[in-house]
Amino acid sequence: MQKTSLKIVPIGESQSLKARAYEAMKAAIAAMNIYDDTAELRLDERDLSARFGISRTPLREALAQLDQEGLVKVVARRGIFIVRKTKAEILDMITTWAALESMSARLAAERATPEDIAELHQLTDPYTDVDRHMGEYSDANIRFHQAIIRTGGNELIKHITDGLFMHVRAIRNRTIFEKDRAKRSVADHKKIVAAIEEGNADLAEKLVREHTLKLRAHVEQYVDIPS
Amino acid sequence: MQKTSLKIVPIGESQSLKARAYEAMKAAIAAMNIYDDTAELRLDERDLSARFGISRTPLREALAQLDQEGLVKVVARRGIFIVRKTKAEILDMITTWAALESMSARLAAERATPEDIAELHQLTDPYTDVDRHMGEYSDANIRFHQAIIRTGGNELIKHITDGLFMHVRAIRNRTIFEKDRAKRSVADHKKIVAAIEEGNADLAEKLVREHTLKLRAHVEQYVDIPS
DNA sequence: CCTTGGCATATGGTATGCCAGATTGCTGGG
DNA sequence: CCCAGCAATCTGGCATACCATATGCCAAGG
Repeated sequence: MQKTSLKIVPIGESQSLKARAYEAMKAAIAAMNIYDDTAELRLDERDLSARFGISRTPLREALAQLDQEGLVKVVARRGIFIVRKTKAEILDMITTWAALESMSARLAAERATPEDIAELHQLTDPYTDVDRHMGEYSDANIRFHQAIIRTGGNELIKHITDGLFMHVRAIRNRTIFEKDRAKRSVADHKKIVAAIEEGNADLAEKLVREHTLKLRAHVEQYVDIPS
Repeated sequence: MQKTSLKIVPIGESQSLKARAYEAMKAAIAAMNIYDDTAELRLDERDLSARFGISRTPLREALAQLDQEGLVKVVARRGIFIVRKTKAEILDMITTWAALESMSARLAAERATPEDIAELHQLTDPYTDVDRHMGEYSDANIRFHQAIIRTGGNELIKHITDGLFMHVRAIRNRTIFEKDRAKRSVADHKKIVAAIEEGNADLAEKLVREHTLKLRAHVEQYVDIPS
Protein backbone atom coordinates (compact mmCIF):
# COMPACT_ATOMS: atom_id res chain seq x y z
CA MET A 1 0.00 0.00 0.00
CA GLN A 2 1.47 3.28 -1.04
CA LYS A 3 1.54 6.00 1.51
CA THR A 4 1.23 8.74 -1.01
CA SER A 5 -1.59 7.19 -2.96
CA LEU A 6 -3.93 9.76 -4.30
CA LYS A 7 -7.54 9.55 -3.43
CA ILE A 8 -8.38 9.68 -7.03
CA VAL A 9 -11.77 8.08 -6.55
CA PRO A 10 -12.61 9.05 -10.09
CA ILE A 11 -15.76 10.88 -9.30
CA GLY A 12 -15.26 12.47 -12.68
CA GLU A 13 -18.94 11.83 -12.91
CA SER A 14 -19.48 12.14 -16.59
CA GLN A 15 -22.10 9.52 -17.12
CA SER A 16 -23.46 8.74 -20.49
CA LEU A 17 -26.29 10.86 -21.78
CA LYS A 18 -28.47 7.79 -21.73
CA ALA A 19 -27.88 7.28 -18.02
CA ARG A 20 -28.46 10.94 -17.26
CA ALA A 21 -31.62 11.03 -19.32
CA TYR A 22 -32.82 7.94 -17.48
CA GLU A 23 -32.22 9.50 -14.08
CA ALA A 24 -33.72 12.80 -15.08
CA MET A 25 -36.86 11.21 -16.47
CA LYS A 26 -37.28 9.05 -13.43
CA ALA A 27 -36.87 11.97 -11.08
CA ALA A 28 -39.26 14.05 -13.12
CA ILE A 29 -41.91 11.38 -13.04
CA ALA A 30 -41.42 10.83 -9.33
CA ALA A 31 -41.74 14.53 -8.66
CA MET A 32 -45.10 14.86 -10.30
CA ASN A 33 -46.91 12.52 -7.92
CA ILE A 34 -48.60 10.53 -10.59
CA TYR A 35 -51.75 9.78 -8.71
CA ASP A 36 -52.71 13.22 -7.49
CA ASP A 37 -53.09 15.62 -10.31
CA THR A 38 -54.75 14.99 -13.58
CA ALA A 39 -51.50 15.90 -15.20
CA GLU A 40 -50.69 15.32 -18.79
CA LEU A 41 -49.24 11.85 -19.10
CA ARG A 42 -48.26 12.00 -22.69
CA LEU A 43 -44.68 12.71 -23.60
CA ASP A 44 -43.00 13.63 -26.84
CA GLU A 45 -39.60 12.33 -27.86
CA ARG A 46 -38.57 15.31 -29.90
CA ASP A 47 -39.74 17.79 -27.32
CA LEU A 48 -37.96 15.96 -24.52
CA SER A 49 -34.72 15.57 -26.42
CA ALA A 50 -34.79 19.26 -27.23
CA ARG A 51 -35.42 20.21 -23.63
CA PHE A 52 -32.65 17.93 -22.41
CA GLY A 53 -30.42 19.27 -25.11
CA ILE A 54 -29.58 15.85 -26.47
CA SER A 55 -30.56 13.90 -29.55
CA ARG A 56 -33.35 11.39 -29.65
CA THR A 57 -31.08 8.37 -29.68
CA PRO A 58 -29.85 8.33 -26.07
CA LEU A 59 -33.24 9.54 -24.91
CA ARG A 60 -34.94 6.67 -26.66
CA GLU A 61 -32.58 4.22 -25.00
CA ALA A 62 -33.46 5.70 -21.63
CA LEU A 63 -37.15 5.45 -22.46
CA ALA A 64 -36.68 1.82 -23.48
CA GLN A 65 -35.31 1.16 -20.02
CA LEU A 66 -38.12 3.02 -18.29
CA ASP A 67 -40.50 1.00 -20.41
CA GLN A 68 -38.88 -2.24 -19.34
CA GLU A 69 -39.19 -1.03 -15.76
CA GLY A 70 -42.87 -0.37 -16.25
CA LEU A 71 -42.75 3.34 -15.51
CA VAL A 72 -43.57 4.35 -19.02
CA LYS A 73 -45.17 2.85 -22.07
CA VAL A 74 -44.17 3.68 -25.60
CA VAL A 75 -46.72 3.04 -28.27
CA ALA A 76 -45.62 3.07 -31.86
CA ARG A 77 -46.72 6.18 -33.72
CA ARG A 78 -49.03 7.12 -30.89
CA GLY A 79 -46.89 8.53 -28.16
CA ILE A 80 -45.13 7.84 -24.91
CA PHE A 81 -47.27 7.59 -21.83
CA ILE A 82 -46.50 7.74 -18.16
CA VAL A 83 -48.03 4.62 -16.71
CA ARG A 84 -50.69 5.00 -14.10
CA LYS A 85 -51.11 1.73 -12.32
CA THR A 86 -54.59 0.39 -11.95
CA LYS A 87 -55.92 -0.32 -8.51
CA ALA A 88 -55.40 -4.04 -9.03
CA GLU A 89 -51.78 -3.43 -9.98
CA ILE A 90 -51.26 -1.29 -6.92
CA LEU A 91 -52.68 -3.97 -4.68
CA ASP A 92 -50.30 -6.44 -6.29
CA MET A 93 -47.45 -4.04 -5.64
CA ILE A 94 -48.31 -3.74 -1.99
CA THR A 95 -48.53 -7.50 -1.68
CA THR A 96 -45.16 -7.86 -3.35
CA TRP A 97 -43.74 -5.24 -1.05
CA ALA A 98 -45.12 -7.17 1.90
CA ALA A 99 -43.37 -10.31 0.73
CA LEU A 100 -40.04 -8.59 0.23
CA GLU A 101 -40.05 -6.41 3.32
CA SER A 102 -41.14 -9.24 5.58
CA MET A 103 -38.29 -11.37 4.27
CA SER A 104 -35.98 -8.42 4.90
CA ALA A 105 -37.28 -8.20 8.44
CA ARG A 106 -36.44 -11.86 8.91
CA LEU A 107 -32.93 -11.25 7.66
CA ALA A 108 -32.66 -8.09 9.71
CA ALA A 109 -33.54 -9.95 12.89
CA GLU A 110 -30.65 -12.27 12.20
CA ARG A 111 -28.02 -9.73 11.33
CA ALA A 112 -28.92 -6.24 12.56
CA THR A 113 -26.05 -4.38 14.19
CA PRO A 114 -26.55 -2.06 17.17
CA GLU A 115 -26.28 0.83 14.74
CA ASP A 116 -29.08 -0.60 12.63
CA ILE A 117 -31.26 -0.99 15.70
CA ALA A 118 -30.48 2.55 16.76
CA GLU A 119 -31.55 3.85 13.38
CA LEU A 120 -34.82 1.99 13.55
CA HIS A 121 -35.48 3.40 17.01
CA GLN A 122 -34.71 6.84 15.75
CA LEU A 123 -37.30 6.47 13.05
CA THR A 124 -39.94 5.28 15.47
CA ASP A 125 -39.53 6.49 19.02
CA PRO A 126 -39.93 10.23 18.36
CA TYR A 127 -43.40 9.66 17.02
CA THR A 128 -45.03 8.17 20.06
CA ASP A 129 -47.04 11.34 20.25
CA VAL A 130 -47.74 11.22 16.59
CA ASP A 131 -50.23 14.07 16.51
CA ARG A 132 -47.50 16.56 17.07
CA HIS A 133 -45.35 15.34 14.25
CA MET A 134 -47.68 14.35 11.50
CA GLY A 135 -45.78 16.23 8.85
CA GLU A 136 -42.52 14.53 9.58
CA TYR A 137 -43.99 11.16 10.31
CA SER A 138 -45.17 10.63 6.81
CA ASP A 139 -41.54 10.83 5.77
CA ALA A 140 -40.19 8.84 8.71
CA ASN A 141 -42.74 6.14 8.05
CA ILE A 142 -41.35 5.59 4.59
CA ARG A 143 -37.76 5.76 5.72
CA PHE A 144 -38.55 3.19 8.38
CA HIS A 145 -39.61 0.66 5.81
CA GLN A 146 -36.60 1.37 3.66
CA ALA A 147 -34.35 0.99 6.70
CA ILE A 148 -35.68 -2.48 7.35
CA ILE A 149 -34.99 -3.47 3.79
CA ARG A 150 -31.52 -2.01 3.92
CA THR A 151 -30.80 -3.77 7.18
CA GLY A 152 -31.88 -7.04 5.62
CA GLY A 153 -28.85 -6.65 3.40
CA ASN A 154 -30.28 -8.26 0.28
CA GLU A 155 -29.25 -6.06 -2.60
CA LEU A 156 -31.71 -7.58 -5.03
CA ILE A 157 -34.64 -6.92 -2.73
CA LYS A 158 -33.42 -3.38 -2.34
CA HIS A 159 -33.21 -2.99 -6.09
CA ILE A 160 -36.70 -4.35 -6.69
CA THR A 161 -38.32 -2.31 -3.95
CA ASP A 162 -36.59 0.79 -5.23
CA GLY A 163 -38.49 0.24 -8.42
CA LEU A 164 -41.78 -0.05 -6.57
CA PHE A 165 -40.93 2.76 -4.23
CA MET A 166 -42.41 5.60 -6.20
CA HIS A 167 -45.83 4.02 -6.27
CA VAL A 168 -45.84 2.65 -2.74
CA ARG A 169 -44.67 5.98 -1.40
CA ALA A 170 -47.55 7.75 -3.08
CA ILE A 171 -49.98 5.33 -1.49
CA ARG A 172 -48.45 5.44 1.98
CA ASN A 173 -48.42 9.21 1.89
CA ARG A 174 -51.99 9.30 0.87
CA THR A 175 -53.22 6.92 3.53
CA ILE A 176 -51.18 7.90 6.55
CA PHE A 177 -52.96 11.13 7.21
CA GLU A 178 -55.87 9.56 8.93
CA LYS A 179 -54.91 9.96 12.53
CA ASP A 180 -55.95 6.56 13.62
CA ARG A 181 -53.89 4.87 10.97
CA ALA A 182 -50.80 6.84 11.93
CA LYS A 183 -51.20 5.92 15.57
CA ARG A 184 -51.60 2.26 14.82
CA SER A 185 -48.73 2.46 12.38
CA VAL A 186 -46.40 3.73 15.08
CA ALA A 187 -47.52 1.01 17.43
CA ASP A 188 -46.85 -1.62 14.78
CA HIS A 189 -43.44 -0.19 14.06
CA LYS A 190 -42.45 -0.36 17.70
CA LYS A 191 -43.35 -4.01 17.90
CA ILE A 192 -41.39 -4.67 14.74
CA VAL A 193 -38.30 -2.97 16.08
CA ALA A 194 -38.61 -4.94 19.30
CA ALA A 195 -38.85 -8.22 17.41
CA ILE A 196 -35.80 -7.41 15.31
CA GLU A 197 -33.92 -6.25 18.36
CA GLU A 198 -34.47 -9.51 20.16
CA GLY A 199 -33.59 -11.50 17.06
CA ASN A 200 -37.01 -13.07 16.70
CA ALA A 201 -36.99 -13.64 12.95
CA ASP A 202 -40.32 -15.42 12.72
CA LEU A 203 -42.09 -12.72 14.68
CA ALA A 204 -40.43 -9.86 12.83
CA GLU A 205 -41.40 -11.35 9.51
CA LYS A 206 -44.97 -11.95 10.62
CA LEU A 207 -45.39 -8.46 12.04
CA VAL A 208 -44.06 -6.75 8.94
CA ARG A 209 -46.17 -8.88 6.68
CA GLU A 210 -49.31 -8.19 8.64
CA HIS A 211 -48.49 -4.51 8.87
CA THR A 212 -48.20 -4.19 5.13
CA LEU A 213 -51.14 -6.44 4.37
CA LYS A 214 -53.16 -4.19 6.64
CA LEU A 215 -52.24 -1.35 4.35
CA ARG A 216 -53.28 -3.48 1.42
CA ALA A 217 -56.69 -4.16 2.94
CA HIS A 218 -57.14 -0.49 3.70
CA VAL A 219 -56.30 0.54 0.17
CA GLU A 220 -58.52 -2.13 -1.27
CA GLN A 221 -61.44 -0.96 0.79
CA TYR A 222 -61.13 2.79 0.94
CA VAL A 223 -58.70 4.24 -1.54
CA ASP A 224 -59.95 5.23 -4.92
CA ILE A 225 -57.39 5.13 -7.68
CA PRO A 226 -58.35 7.28 -10.62
CA SER A 227 -57.90 5.63 -13.95
CA MET B 1 -75.12 -11.83 -40.28
CA GLN B 2 -73.97 -11.79 -43.82
CA LYS B 3 -73.33 -15.06 -45.47
CA THR B 4 -70.45 -13.71 -47.44
CA SER B 5 -68.78 -11.90 -44.58
CA LEU B 6 -65.04 -11.54 -44.88
CA LYS B 7 -62.82 -13.48 -42.62
CA ILE B 8 -60.91 -10.53 -41.40
CA VAL B 9 -57.37 -11.39 -40.49
CA PRO B 10 -57.07 -11.19 -36.71
CA ILE B 11 -54.38 -8.60 -36.35
CA GLY B 12 -51.44 -9.23 -38.56
CA GLU B 13 -49.31 -7.79 -35.80
CA SER B 14 -45.68 -7.52 -36.62
CA GLN B 15 -43.61 -6.55 -33.66
CA SER B 16 -40.99 -3.90 -33.76
CA LEU B 17 -37.44 -4.93 -34.48
CA LYS B 18 -36.51 -3.79 -31.01
CA ALA B 19 -39.00 -6.17 -29.42
CA ARG B 20 -37.93 -9.02 -31.63
CA ALA B 21 -34.26 -8.38 -30.95
CA TYR B 22 -35.04 -8.33 -27.23
CA GLU B 23 -36.79 -11.67 -27.36
CA ALA B 24 -34.15 -13.23 -29.57
CA MET B 25 -31.32 -12.09 -27.34
CA LYS B 26 -33.06 -13.30 -24.24
CA ALA B 27 -33.77 -16.69 -25.75
CA ALA B 28 -30.21 -16.98 -26.97
CA ILE B 29 -28.80 -16.20 -23.55
CA ALA B 30 -31.19 -18.60 -21.87
CA ALA B 31 -30.26 -21.34 -24.28
CA MET B 32 -26.59 -21.18 -23.50
CA ASN B 33 -26.94 -22.09 -19.83
CA ILE B 34 -24.75 -19.35 -18.55
CA TYR B 35 -23.25 -21.21 -15.66
CA ASP B 36 -22.23 -24.40 -17.34
CA ASP B 37 -19.86 -23.82 -20.15
CA THR B 38 -17.02 -21.40 -20.24
CA ALA B 39 -18.71 -19.80 -23.16
CA GLU B 40 -17.74 -16.51 -24.61
CA LEU B 41 -19.58 -13.82 -22.72
CA ARG B 42 -18.57 -10.90 -24.81
CA LEU B 43 -20.87 -9.60 -27.48
CA ASP B 44 -20.46 -7.12 -30.28
CA GLU B 45 -23.13 -4.67 -31.38
CA ARG B 46 -22.12 -4.60 -35.02
CA ASP B 47 -21.77 -8.32 -35.27
CA LEU B 48 -25.12 -8.93 -33.64
CA SER B 49 -26.95 -6.38 -35.71
CA ALA B 50 -25.46 -7.92 -38.84
CA ARG B 51 -26.47 -11.41 -37.81
CA PHE B 52 -29.98 -10.29 -36.95
CA GLY B 53 -30.12 -8.40 -40.18
CA ILE B 54 -31.08 -5.14 -38.52
CA SER B 55 -29.30 -1.90 -37.79
CA ARG B 56 -27.62 -1.12 -34.53
CA THR B 57 -30.29 1.28 -33.31
CA PRO B 58 -33.11 -1.13 -32.46
CA LEU B 59 -30.57 -3.64 -31.24
CA ARG B 60 -29.06 -1.10 -28.90
CA GLU B 61 -32.50 -0.33 -27.49
CA ALA B 62 -33.05 -4.01 -26.86
CA LEU B 63 -29.66 -4.23 -25.18
CA ALA B 64 -30.53 -1.23 -23.02
CA GLN B 65 -33.56 -3.15 -21.80
CA LEU B 66 -31.58 -6.31 -21.15
CA ASP B 67 -29.11 -4.18 -19.28
CA GLN B 68 -31.86 -2.69 -17.15
CA GLU B 69 -33.03 -6.21 -16.48
CA GLY B 70 -29.56 -7.21 -15.36
CA LEU B 71 -29.03 -9.88 -17.98
CA VAL B 72 -26.36 -8.00 -19.79
CA LYS B 73 -23.92 -5.24 -19.07
CA VAL B 74 -22.80 -2.74 -21.65
CA VAL B 75 -19.52 -1.01 -20.97
CA ALA B 76 -18.64 2.02 -22.99
CA ARG B 77 -15.96 1.36 -25.56
CA ARG B 78 -15.20 -2.02 -24.03
CA GLY B 79 -17.98 -4.31 -25.08
CA ILE B 80 -21.20 -5.92 -24.07
CA PHE B 81 -21.02 -8.72 -21.57
CA ILE B 82 -23.44 -11.41 -20.58
CA VAL B 83 -23.72 -11.09 -16.84
CA ARG B 84 -22.69 -14.00 -14.73
CA LYS B 85 -24.05 -13.55 -11.28
CA THR B 86 -21.68 -13.92 -8.40
CA LYS B 87 -22.43 -16.48 -5.73
CA ALA B 88 -23.58 -13.74 -3.35
CA GLU B 89 -25.97 -12.43 -5.98
CA ILE B 90 -27.33 -15.90 -6.59
CA LEU B 91 -27.93 -16.41 -2.90
CA ASP B 92 -29.78 -13.09 -2.86
CA MET B 93 -31.84 -14.25 -5.81
CA ILE B 94 -32.83 -17.45 -4.08
CA THR B 95 -33.78 -15.53 -0.96
CA THR B 96 -35.88 -13.16 -3.03
CA TRP B 97 -37.49 -16.09 -4.76
CA ALA B 98 -38.28 -17.58 -1.37
CA ALA B 99 -39.99 -14.36 -0.30
CA LEU B 100 -42.08 -14.12 -3.45
CA GLU B 101 -43.00 -17.76 -3.81
CA SER B 102 -43.93 -18.10 -0.15
CA MET B 103 -46.23 -15.12 -0.48
CA SER B 104 -47.70 -16.72 -3.58
CA ALA B 105 -48.28 -19.91 -1.63
CA ARG B 106 -50.17 -17.89 0.97
CA LEU B 107 -52.32 -16.36 -1.73
CA ALA B 108 -52.72 -19.73 -3.44
CA ALA B 109 -54.00 -21.28 -0.24
CA GLU B 110 -56.70 -18.62 -0.17
CA ARG B 111 -57.81 -18.75 -3.76
CA ALA B 112 -56.74 -21.99 -5.46
CA THR B 113 -59.43 -23.56 -7.58
CA PRO B 114 -59.87 -27.33 -7.86
CA GLU B 115 -58.16 -27.09 -11.24
CA ASP B 116 -55.16 -25.39 -9.67
CA ILE B 117 -54.95 -28.08 -7.01
CA ALA B 118 -55.19 -30.76 -9.65
CA GLU B 119 -52.31 -29.23 -11.56
CA LEU B 120 -50.14 -29.13 -8.47
CA HIS B 121 -50.92 -32.77 -7.78
CA GLN B 122 -50.05 -33.64 -11.32
CA LEU B 123 -46.67 -32.03 -10.91
CA THR B 124 -45.96 -33.87 -7.70
CA ASP B 125 -47.72 -37.19 -7.33
CA PRO B 126 -46.10 -38.99 -10.28
CA TYR B 127 -42.68 -38.54 -8.74
CA THR B 128 -43.20 -40.41 -5.50
CA ASP B 129 -40.81 -42.95 -6.88
CA VAL B 130 -38.46 -40.25 -7.99
CA ASP B 131 -35.61 -42.54 -9.00
CA ARG B 132 -37.53 -43.69 -12.01
CA HIS B 133 -38.26 -40.25 -13.30
CA MET B 134 -35.22 -38.17 -12.56
CA GLY B 135 -35.04 -36.76 -16.04
CA GLU B 136 -38.56 -35.49 -16.00
CA TYR B 137 -38.56 -34.46 -12.40
CA SER B 138 -36.00 -31.76 -12.91
CA ASP B 139 -38.46 -30.15 -15.25
CA ALA B 140 -41.52 -30.87 -13.15
CA ASN B 141 -39.79 -29.43 -10.13
CA ILE B 142 -39.41 -26.12 -11.83
CA ARG B 143 -42.89 -26.15 -13.26
CA PHE B 144 -44.22 -26.87 -9.77
CA HIS B 145 -42.73 -23.69 -8.40
CA GLN B 146 -44.01 -21.68 -11.30
CA ALA B 147 -47.46 -23.19 -10.83
CA ILE B 148 -47.57 -22.01 -7.25
CA ILE B 149 -46.67 -18.52 -8.32
CA ARG B 150 -49.25 -18.56 -11.07
CA THR B 151 -51.90 -19.83 -8.69
CA GLY B 152 -51.08 -17.00 -6.33
CA GLY B 153 -52.43 -14.73 -9.04
CA ASN B 154 -50.14 -11.78 -8.42
CA GLU B 155 -49.01 -10.60 -11.82
CA LEU B 156 -46.18 -8.49 -10.48
CA ILE B 157 -44.69 -11.41 -8.59
CA LYS B 158 -44.96 -13.46 -11.73
CA HIS B 159 -43.21 -10.78 -13.73
CA ILE B 160 -40.37 -10.44 -11.24
CA THR B 161 -39.82 -14.15 -10.86
CA ASP B 162 -39.84 -14.55 -14.62
CA GLY B 163 -36.83 -12.28 -14.63
CA LEU B 164 -35.07 -14.38 -12.01
CA PHE B 165 -36.19 -17.59 -13.62
CA MET B 166 -33.27 -18.14 -15.92
CA HIS B 167 -30.79 -18.06 -13.07
CA VAL B 168 -32.86 -19.96 -10.53
CA ARG B 169 -33.62 -22.65 -13.08
CA ALA B 170 -29.94 -23.16 -13.74
CA ILE B 171 -29.32 -23.57 -10.03
CA ARG B 172 -32.24 -25.89 -9.40
CA ASN B 173 -31.24 -28.03 -12.34
CA ARG B 174 -27.75 -28.24 -11.09
CA THR B 175 -28.66 -29.22 -7.54
CA ILE B 176 -31.58 -31.53 -8.04
CA PHE B 177 -29.57 -34.41 -9.37
CA GLU B 178 -28.41 -35.58 -6.02
CA LYS B 179 -30.88 -38.30 -5.30
CA ASP B 180 -31.41 -37.41 -1.69
CA ARG B 181 -32.27 -33.85 -2.52
CA ALA B 182 -34.78 -34.94 -5.13
CA LYS B 183 -36.46 -37.29 -2.70
CA ARG B 184 -36.72 -34.68 -0.01
CA SER B 185 -37.87 -32.17 -2.58
CA VAL B 186 -40.80 -34.37 -3.55
CA ALA B 187 -41.72 -34.86 0.08
CA ASP B 188 -41.67 -31.11 0.65
CA HIS B 189 -43.79 -30.51 -2.41
CA LYS B 190 -46.43 -32.93 -1.23
CA LYS B 191 -46.73 -31.17 2.10
CA ILE B 192 -47.00 -27.86 0.32
CA VAL B 193 -49.79 -29.08 -1.92
CA ALA B 194 -51.60 -30.46 1.09
CA ALA B 195 -51.33 -27.15 2.92
CA ILE B 196 -52.65 -25.22 -0.05
CA GLU B 197 -55.40 -27.75 -0.57
CA GLU B 198 -56.67 -27.35 2.95
CA GLY B 199 -56.41 -23.59 2.74
CA ASN B 200 -53.81 -23.26 5.45
CA ALA B 201 -52.14 -20.06 4.30
CA ASP B 202 -49.72 -19.71 7.18
CA LEU B 203 -48.49 -23.26 6.79
CA ALA B 204 -48.22 -23.09 3.02
CA GLU B 205 -46.20 -19.93 3.24
CA LYS B 206 -43.92 -21.36 5.88
CA LEU B 207 -43.33 -24.61 4.01
CA VAL B 208 -42.48 -22.90 0.76
CA ARG B 209 -40.18 -20.47 2.48
CA GLU B 210 -38.33 -23.21 4.30
CA HIS B 211 -38.17 -25.33 1.17
CA THR B 212 -36.51 -22.58 -0.80
CA LEU B 213 -34.27 -21.44 2.02
CA LYS B 214 -33.11 -25.05 2.24
CA LEU B 215 -32.02 -24.71 -1.36
CA ARG B 216 -30.28 -21.50 -0.46
CA ALA B 217 -28.36 -23.15 2.37
CA HIS B 218 -27.40 -26.02 0.11
CA VAL B 219 -26.11 -23.70 -2.58
CA GLU B 220 -24.26 -21.62 -0.07
CA GLN B 221 -22.51 -24.65 1.33
CA TYR B 222 -21.88 -26.89 -1.62
CA VAL B 223 -22.30 -25.21 -4.96
CA ASP B 224 -19.37 -23.55 -6.55
CA ILE B 225 -20.19 -20.71 -8.88
CA PRO B 226 -17.41 -19.98 -11.32
CA SER B 227 -16.59 -16.36 -11.65
C1' DC C 1 -75.81 18.62 -43.19
C1' DC C 2 -73.75 14.20 -43.17
C1' DT C 3 -70.66 10.87 -45.12
C1' DT C 4 -66.33 9.66 -47.18
C1' DG C 5 -61.85 9.56 -49.06
C1' DG C 6 -57.47 11.53 -49.21
C1' DC C 7 -53.81 14.50 -47.96
C1' DA C 8 -51.02 17.00 -44.44
C1' DT C 9 -48.92 16.28 -40.30
C1' DA C 10 -47.43 14.28 -36.00
C1' DT C 11 -44.79 10.71 -33.88
C1' DG C 12 -42.33 6.68 -32.98
C1' DG C 13 -39.07 3.24 -35.72
C1' DT C 14 -34.88 2.39 -38.21
C1' DA C 15 -30.62 3.15 -40.77
C1' DT C 16 -26.24 5.32 -41.21
C1' DG C 17 -22.20 7.93 -40.33
C1' DC C 18 -19.01 10.07 -37.44
C1' DC C 19 -16.84 10.67 -32.84
C1' DA C 20 -13.88 9.55 -28.89
C1' DG C 21 -12.00 6.45 -25.74
C1' DA C 22 -9.79 1.94 -25.20
C1' DT C 23 -7.07 -1.81 -27.12
C1' DT C 24 -3.74 -3.91 -29.68
C1' DG C 25 0.23 -4.47 -32.08
C1' DC C 26 4.06 -2.82 -34.52
C1' DT C 27 8.33 -0.29 -34.53
C1' DG C 28 12.42 1.89 -33.31
C1' DG C 29 15.51 3.13 -29.70
C1' DG C 30 18.06 1.38 -25.83
C1' DC D 1 16.13 -8.84 -26.61
C1' DC D 2 13.06 -5.67 -24.10
C1' DC D 3 10.01 -2.07 -23.85
C1' DA D 4 8.24 2.61 -24.41
C1' DG D 5 5.49 5.08 -27.58
C1' DC D 6 2.69 5.79 -31.33
C1' DA D 7 -0.74 4.59 -34.67
C1' DA D 8 -4.18 1.64 -36.68
C1' DT D 9 -8.24 -0.37 -35.24
C1' DC D 10 -12.05 -1.86 -32.47
C1' DT D 11 -16.24 -0.60 -30.04
C1' DG D 12 -19.85 1.70 -27.91
C1' DG D 13 -22.08 6.68 -27.76
C1' DC D 14 -24.41 10.09 -30.15
C1' DA D 15 -26.49 12.90 -33.86
C1' DT D 16 -29.01 13.21 -38.00
C1' DA D 17 -31.86 11.88 -41.80
C1' DC D 18 -35.39 9.30 -43.53
C1' DC D 19 -39.33 5.92 -43.16
C1' DA D 20 -44.05 4.22 -42.05
C1' DT D 21 -48.25 4.63 -39.99
C1' DA D 22 -51.93 6.69 -37.00
C1' DT D 23 -54.82 11.02 -36.71
C1' DG D 24 -57.29 14.79 -37.91
C1' DC D 25 -58.74 18.27 -41.02
C1' DC D 26 -61.05 19.39 -45.16
C1' DA D 27 -63.26 19.24 -49.33
C1' DA D 28 -66.17 16.93 -52.57
C1' DG D 29 -70.31 14.25 -53.26
C1' DG D 30 -74.83 12.81 -51.77
